[in-house]
Amino acid sequence: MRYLITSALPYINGIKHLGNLVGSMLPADVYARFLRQQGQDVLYICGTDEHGTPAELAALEENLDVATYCKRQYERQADVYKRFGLSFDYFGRTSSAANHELTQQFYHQLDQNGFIEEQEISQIYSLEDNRFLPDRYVVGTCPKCGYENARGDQCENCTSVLSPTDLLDPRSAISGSTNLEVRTSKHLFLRLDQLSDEVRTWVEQQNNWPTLTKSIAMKWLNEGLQSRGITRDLSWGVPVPRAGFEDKVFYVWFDAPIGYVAATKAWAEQSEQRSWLDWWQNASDVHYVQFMAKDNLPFHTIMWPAMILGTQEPWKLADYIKGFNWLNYYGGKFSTSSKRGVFLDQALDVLPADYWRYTLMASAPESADSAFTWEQLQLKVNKELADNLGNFINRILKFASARFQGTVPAGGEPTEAEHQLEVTCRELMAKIAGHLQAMEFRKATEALNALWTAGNQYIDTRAPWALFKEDKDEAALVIRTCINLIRIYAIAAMPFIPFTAQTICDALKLSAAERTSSFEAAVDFSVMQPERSFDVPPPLFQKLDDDRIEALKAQFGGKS
RNA sequence: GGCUCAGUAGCUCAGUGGUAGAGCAGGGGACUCAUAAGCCCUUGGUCGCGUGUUCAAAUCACGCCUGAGCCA
Repeated sequence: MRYLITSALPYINGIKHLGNLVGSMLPADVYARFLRQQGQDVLYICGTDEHGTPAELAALEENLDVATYCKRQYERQADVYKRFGLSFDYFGRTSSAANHELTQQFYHQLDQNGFIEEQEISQIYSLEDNRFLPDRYVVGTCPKCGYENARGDQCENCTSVLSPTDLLDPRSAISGSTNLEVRTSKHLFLRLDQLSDEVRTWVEQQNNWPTLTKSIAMKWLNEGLQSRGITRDLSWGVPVPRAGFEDKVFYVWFDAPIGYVAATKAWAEQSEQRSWLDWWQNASDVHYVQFMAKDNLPFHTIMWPAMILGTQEPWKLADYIKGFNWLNYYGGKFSTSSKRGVFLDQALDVLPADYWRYTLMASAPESADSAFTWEQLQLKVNKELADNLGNFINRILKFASARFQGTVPAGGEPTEAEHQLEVTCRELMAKIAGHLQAMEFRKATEALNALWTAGNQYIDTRAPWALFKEDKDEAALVIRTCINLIRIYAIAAMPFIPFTAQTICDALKLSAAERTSSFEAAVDFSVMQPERSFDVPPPLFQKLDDDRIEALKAQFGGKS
């Protein structure tokens, strides 16, 4: 079995926030890292979603052409994800040549099978700008609340959903011109209504999907699918290969999911050993898992499957779709457009990636919306990372270094206590692996924390500081056991806190083979043999005191 | 207006028919190797409200209240 993993493509307009990370890329990364550790063949694909009106508007604001703007934002995003330890096998772009080509192929196939139709629609045309003004390109007065800067798709003041022709006193967002008129124009529509039965059949087969995923899919199906526009009057995007559509491009939601396939193609082109089609067509040995926040579920449970089914080609459909709820920030949502919450570059400026990775996974919004608070972060970092994990490693290595000359001590034979510890470790490692396999991330961190507690319970029962005075061999056995336990901790923690796990492995001077282990094989107390040397690293986690938390809250506007 | 989800200990949340759970906070204790960390014990809830189904309801049904979100 091979595993194909994708996380929803982050949109190009600026650095993403913690809410984007926790709902798609981070859990996908933890899952991918876990599976690789288990020896599975994994391909983790992601990339930026670059087309559409918001990208054009953002570029305009910065006085850049769209392509330059996107390239810059792509590089910034890729850099931040790398610093967060996201282990994409490939991070692509929907503006790539491969995606243009594949999108047009999908279109041709859908058209050939009769699932594309032309419709005339009315749109606002700007005589001064010499172009149609879709969605956000029109601003005007909201007919509901009177707000003067409402956008063509939505009023930001009263949140009403609008269409551009609803606006009073409409004007162009580009030039400010009010010299506008309504013109009719032809657009292409995808016949979702005709594909509905096929999609429904597929959705109904998915008995193991999370409730959230399935209920959103069924809701759309039950409300009835309608033809959906797949073209726009823009220049930034994939050109529409059809007579009379020379000035139009495909709408962003049409080409975005194809970006998963295109990125795989780009990945394969890096080496002759790789095949992209092998992952996407007739791939019955591939288990495909998608990660996303709930706003993306309709696209991935309905539209994208409809596109695939409509091609009548053997493209891979998702086997499992892991949906996440919202991570709230002090009572409201994180928001890119209103710059609310903590953005990823800022997050890394104030704390190391592992602090965020662990805290976010421990409070992932899996069953319901959940809240990010600085107090929660403080609790997780201080109690779980610093006290439970970090302090254990510190107390063992310091003790070993001070009493046993800085090498793994020899002597003693395992007793019932050591046997019990091993049994406990096996149980907990199996539990963590089980939760990760099932993508239950909060439960996985709880079990991980229980594993860390087991060491503290063991050392407290055995009290090597007391044994040292009576029976040095027995104390040596306990410390040797604990040093081996530290290796097990590192292996268990790798998917969650990869940077720290590596620091621990380095401190133990583990070989590449010794730090590469499945969860099952990791429970081995004979790796760190007597006489081996190790380093005593400084404390792995720095605690966050109340003053620091107050300062962070003040800096990021978290209200008390 | 329609729909969806949620309402369980001070806080954050598990728990989907069979005698109320975890972590943190609070209280007590023993220990001292360690970033006063860790370990043991412990206080605390008529599971939003009401009615119904059932031998049995936090769990199912209906209504209501509150909150959040989505849609028109």
